[in-house]
Amino acid sequence: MALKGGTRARRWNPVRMEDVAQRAGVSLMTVSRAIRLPHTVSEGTRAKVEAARAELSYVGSAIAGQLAAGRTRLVGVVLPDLRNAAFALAMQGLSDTLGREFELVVASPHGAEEGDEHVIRSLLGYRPAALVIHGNVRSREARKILVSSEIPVVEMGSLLRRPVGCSIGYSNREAGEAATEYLLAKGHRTVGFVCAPMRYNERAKERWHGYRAALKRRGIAPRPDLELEIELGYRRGEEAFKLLRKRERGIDAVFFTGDAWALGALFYCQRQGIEVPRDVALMGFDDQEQAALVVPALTTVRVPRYEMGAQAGRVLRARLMDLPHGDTQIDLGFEIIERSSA
Amino acid sequence: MALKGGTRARRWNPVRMEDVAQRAGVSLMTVSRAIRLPHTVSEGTRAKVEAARAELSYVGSAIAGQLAAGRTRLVGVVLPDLRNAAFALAMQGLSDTLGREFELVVASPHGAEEGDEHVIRSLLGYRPAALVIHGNVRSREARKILVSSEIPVVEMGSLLRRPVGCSIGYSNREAGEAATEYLLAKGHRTVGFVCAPMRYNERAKERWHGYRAALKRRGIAPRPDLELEIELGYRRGEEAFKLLRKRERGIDAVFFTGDAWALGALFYCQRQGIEVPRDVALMGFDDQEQAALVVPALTTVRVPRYEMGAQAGRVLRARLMDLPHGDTQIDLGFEIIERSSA
DNA sequence: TTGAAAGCGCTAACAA
DNA sequence: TTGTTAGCGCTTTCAA
Repeated sequence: MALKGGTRARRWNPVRMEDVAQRAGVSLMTVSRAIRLPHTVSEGTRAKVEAARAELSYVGSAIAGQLAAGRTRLVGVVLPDLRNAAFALAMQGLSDTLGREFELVVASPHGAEEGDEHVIRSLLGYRPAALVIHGNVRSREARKILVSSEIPVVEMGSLLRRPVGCSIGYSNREAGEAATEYLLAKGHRTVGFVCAPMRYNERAKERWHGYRAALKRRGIAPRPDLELEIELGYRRGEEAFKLLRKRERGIDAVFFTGDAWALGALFYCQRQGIEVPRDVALMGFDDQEQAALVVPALTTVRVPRYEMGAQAGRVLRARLMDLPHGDTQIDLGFEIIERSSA
Repeated sequence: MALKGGTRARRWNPVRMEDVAQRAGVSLMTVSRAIRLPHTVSEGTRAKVEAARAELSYVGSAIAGQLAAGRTRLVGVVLPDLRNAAFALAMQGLSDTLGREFELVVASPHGAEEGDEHVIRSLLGYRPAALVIHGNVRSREARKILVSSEIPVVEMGSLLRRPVGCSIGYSNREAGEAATEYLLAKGHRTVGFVCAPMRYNERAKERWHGYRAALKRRGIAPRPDLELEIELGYRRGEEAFKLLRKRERGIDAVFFTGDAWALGALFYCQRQGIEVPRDVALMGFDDQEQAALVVPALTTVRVPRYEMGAQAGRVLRARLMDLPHGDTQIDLGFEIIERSSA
């Protein structure tokens, strides 16, 4: 600790705890206590330190503090895509329940081919107190480094058979099956299916399995030509819808595994005078706020977006504070919301 | 560096650089180099280190590394609200241009009354390499600690007269004025206005100033009873619209400073058989993807959401790498998108 | 209630 | 090309 004002360039905020200590006329350690454990220092000392802190606009270095303490107050969040409003809702739930004492470090793969391993490794470098993964851990290597990191991990969105840590969500397979069965029960027989590219998206794949299962139970032959994998978006929904109708004029219904696609198709029908659900039934997924307001109102599947994040936050708080915590699998369920489009 | 396997509890991932070094049969420093500056070590050494690293599943501590190096690879992001899709787009732009080498630490105020000061202070604790603030720095205290932190700061969304660092965006005032003038030029005289609560939202206030200015230039008396401040949302848009119509049966047009509100109102009109724009004209703000697809297509103001984030990323990259960088004020402009609703 | 010493896991500067 | 030494700015431990 020699050479305090040495030659080494002072990086960052030049105000250190030491400076506050000198100003307050106490030792560095007392400043540390006054800030983190105010009740362990005397009233007068606390006031002096607080005054010095304010005068110098001192902001402690979380980096240094957490390195010394051996634990951070960072929670890593892995998102498949920053743009998706559904993830944003879950983030809000997480942030709300985690509270002020944790910060969220958010990362998503740069480019579709980048594996989850890279993102997870980057986040683990910051030694987060916990990790929340929207979606599921795919690669074997990612699993391995997660397990050996020994921090609480929450996988969110799909209930998994073999989660790395805790799994919160609902069964995408059952949701897909229920939605398809809903359409079949209405008498539709030629039902299209639209989902995200399944290669990198376990949830999409699950919903597809559910869709196929529902067809099978009714003894309906699958139509691979009516199953589309595309990126999310309103326009994409319109395009997918047009393509499906081109491929099969007599299509009865389309199950879009995302409201944005379904709404895009619905708006297209509005413009073209295609009557929904008489000419073709449309089913969405997510129950976004607008789904209830469009004409005809969109029949869709409601999944607990905000609640997933909030539950994740609660589970992590409990784990991090060594409180007892419940299951490692939390099924929040889903709900078919019957409206007018199907 | 004594007591290596001492009594002190080993927190975090127990694998340290030292362990990799031993395994590879080289010094700690060589491992550090092999990882960060691969070209400065010999081929063989690099291979040995890489093998050891893989065997031990070593993930370096960014916390320790960055404390030692005196700079982090974190970029702090302040968002007014995690849910807002508009911010998500800007985040994506930021993430895309910043690239893999930086992580984003995202924070937003917990509760509407919490000042920006608290959020900014929390983020600065992590000594981020830079800070991106969506919106503007309000409090004097926040300004002060930002300035004294001496890191690059980007304020995004509104062009500011006196930004803390760099300001990227467009003039909300001019956008508000242009949109209103557009409606007035169409012959509308009784024009409602809907925005977010102005108390905590400088952008909303700016748009309102623009709205008032446009009225004034045309010699139209303002109607404070037709100016509403509400939270964003489709349903809220519908409610606001109903309220405005109740207050003034003869309302000609409504300028919603957010597409979600405008679309909510538009969907309501669809359901009620209110003809847009014949009965009443509707104007949005943001040009979300759906705006072009609904019936009638929504006339709105396009602002460069993604581009703002991307520009912020570019400016920061330049600053952080000491490259020359352009202006400290980047006006990305806005555009009135004329469609059918107004 | 306060302080001094040791060191968190790594990088920078310098030496070999 | 590799190794050694001295910290980064804090917290922990232990002593006063």
